[in-house]
Amino acid sequence: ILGGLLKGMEFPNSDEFEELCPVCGDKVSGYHYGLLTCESCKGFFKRTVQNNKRYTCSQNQDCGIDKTQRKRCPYCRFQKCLSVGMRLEAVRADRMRGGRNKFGPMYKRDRALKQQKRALIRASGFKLESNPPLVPSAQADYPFAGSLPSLLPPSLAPPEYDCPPLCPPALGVALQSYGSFPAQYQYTTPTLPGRSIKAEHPDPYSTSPDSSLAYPYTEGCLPASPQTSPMNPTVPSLVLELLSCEPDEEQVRGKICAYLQQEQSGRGKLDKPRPFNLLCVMADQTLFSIVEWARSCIFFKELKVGDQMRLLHNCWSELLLLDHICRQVHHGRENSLLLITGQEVELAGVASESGLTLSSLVQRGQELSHRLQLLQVDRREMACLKFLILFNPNVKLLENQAFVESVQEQVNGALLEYTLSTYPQHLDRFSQLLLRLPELRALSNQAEDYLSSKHLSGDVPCNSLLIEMLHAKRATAI
DNA sequence: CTAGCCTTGACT
DNA sequence: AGTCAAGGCTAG
Repeated sequence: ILGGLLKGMEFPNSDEFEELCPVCGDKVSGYHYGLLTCESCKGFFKRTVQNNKRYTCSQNQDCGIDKTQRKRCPYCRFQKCLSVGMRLEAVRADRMRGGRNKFGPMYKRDRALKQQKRALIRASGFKLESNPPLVPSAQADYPFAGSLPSLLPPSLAPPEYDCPPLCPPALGVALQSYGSFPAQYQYTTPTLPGRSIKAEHPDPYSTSPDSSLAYPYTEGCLPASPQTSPMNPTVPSLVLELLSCEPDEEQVRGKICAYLQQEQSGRGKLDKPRPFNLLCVMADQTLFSIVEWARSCIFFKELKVGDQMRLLHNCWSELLLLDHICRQVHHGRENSLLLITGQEVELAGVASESGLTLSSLVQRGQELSHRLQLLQVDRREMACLKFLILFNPNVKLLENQAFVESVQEQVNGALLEYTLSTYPQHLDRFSQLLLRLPELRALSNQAEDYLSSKHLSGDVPCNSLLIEMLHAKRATAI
């Protein structure tokens, strides 16, 4: 495996040999008439279509076509051209030279997919050996095209928020550590969505929105944590890496419980804290632990504090919510909530004691938990989702947006590869997971709104990270 | 006819 | 100015 990795890194083009002409197996010279073919089949296809040639087969119309035999039966050669997907429409009736045609964007997507595929293979350290040299399905098989509507969650994202002019104190202090500039990252060019293509024929490849170009995941990181089981070759190293960033749940719980106890003993014995207040303090403390987690995370610690704050301001509520939901998924009980302190709260009680808004929020949270539970989302996937939420390249005014984008793509790729190899019977698992993100976002926004209204009516403790985060977002949101 | 190399020109 | 898939040209 290591050898393969090293090889893949030293000779990035070593897998170029996969690029064989799907018609005859000769060397590919580029995209021609819809797909990668060799120069001779390009010329043959052009001559045939331009001059409206009609051939006949002297055999049984099933002649094998390869580099040495391709001249023997033009009939079967042309049939093969058509069957592998060469496009008649790409031959110009007016013989206009130069320029680009409507296939341009398709070629671009295809390249992106191939690059991603290579990166995934390289990242996991194994090669696909199922392709015999003469099975030329290089472009016919898009391994991900069918099952994945998109590699990125649909961005029904609400308006993005900018960093407030003045950075609030608590988070800034919490983040006070200056990491080094990212040592290495691949700058990638995002493809432009929504290009209008004048197409007289529907484009079969445009069913999925553009995914961004992939990245090569290089081994610039820490070794995988030893606690993550025997080295399973099907688990991408990046996934193991992200998992190893996960905090120790018990430790976090202990810390928060200790804090709550201390706080409770600090106040008078007579004024028992209102349950909602307690929840706020709990959320606040959880937020601290989330920031602490982020700070020590691979990739995140490479960012400058400014960008760290922008990212956290953007997604704190989603992370908080995901943390809560993750706990419910593992708790696995329909009619009670498990709090971070380990306490259980009956849902019936929540419904009766809290207002309509809060109980509907809780209810929606339960629905989301339930969906993730049905998926049986595992800890590795959960770790990936956290990163996908944190590294949101849509956050405005990022100093190092390219890096954030690159991380997003790397984690996307790793998660995709992990789900495909670990749950091969569940092809749309990856998209099912990603589809939960917009739902999470929507719910967290509602929760923010709710918190905001409670804050205005003076029902939330003021000097908290929670409120700071809330303000940081609202300050610039119009 | 074949297939390698050349010229074009919209798009980046 | 560079890219790269169209069409063009021409030995073999």
